Amino acid sequence: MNKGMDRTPLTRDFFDRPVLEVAPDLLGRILVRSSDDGPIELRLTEVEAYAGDVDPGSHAFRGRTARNSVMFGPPGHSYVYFTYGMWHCLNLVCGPEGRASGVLLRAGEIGVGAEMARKRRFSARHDRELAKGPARLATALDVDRALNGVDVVSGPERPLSVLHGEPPPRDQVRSGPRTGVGGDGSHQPWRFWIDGDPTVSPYRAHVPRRRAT
DNA sequence: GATAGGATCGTCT
DNA sequence: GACGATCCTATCG
Repeated sequence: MNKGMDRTPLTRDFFDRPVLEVAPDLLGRILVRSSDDGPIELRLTEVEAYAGDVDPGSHAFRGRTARNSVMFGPPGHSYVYFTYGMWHCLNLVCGPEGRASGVLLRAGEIGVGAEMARKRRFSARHDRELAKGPARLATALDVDRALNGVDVVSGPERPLSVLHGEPPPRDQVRSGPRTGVGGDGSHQPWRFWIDGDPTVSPYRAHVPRRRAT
């Protein structure tokens, strides 16, 4: 990691902005996962914006439920959900409060703590695959629903936080359709990534599951 | 490299 | 009862 990297943590104000501002601004930031096993640090290279109650692709589109309730709360908190019966994905809630918007953390480059990440992601053949995809990222950082709703910008010894890091130049930020999102939410270019970065996950279009006969 | 199919269970209809 | 903000393995070229 760069020695000039800014290690001050992001504050509430960073997240208390419209999600389409926050999402691209998260690229290059450092997500820190702290636990008894020690820290893991990940430089964010790919994210997706979910614009809450007005976004057909968002979990919050059909209103508040037990699962998505933290999205309706204050910005600067984690939203962790369980999917496909096996995986967890990590989001950061954005402002304004009540809009229920969030950013899905889709991929990143592991710096500190790669050793632990390799153990959890034993099937990864290269380090660039340790967090190449949202469920892989959550696995590498040992994130599950125990971390749903944690405040990432205040409180002592918090398990998740985000440092300023080093955002890429504007012209290296790309955007396109969100991965795995179908229906009316499928064409918004609300996926953001760092151009050419080897840890960015491949785009996959939404595939509706077929009924067995 | 590309693609197809299976895994597996919480959530909402 | 259907399907998902996904990943892994096997197989084919």
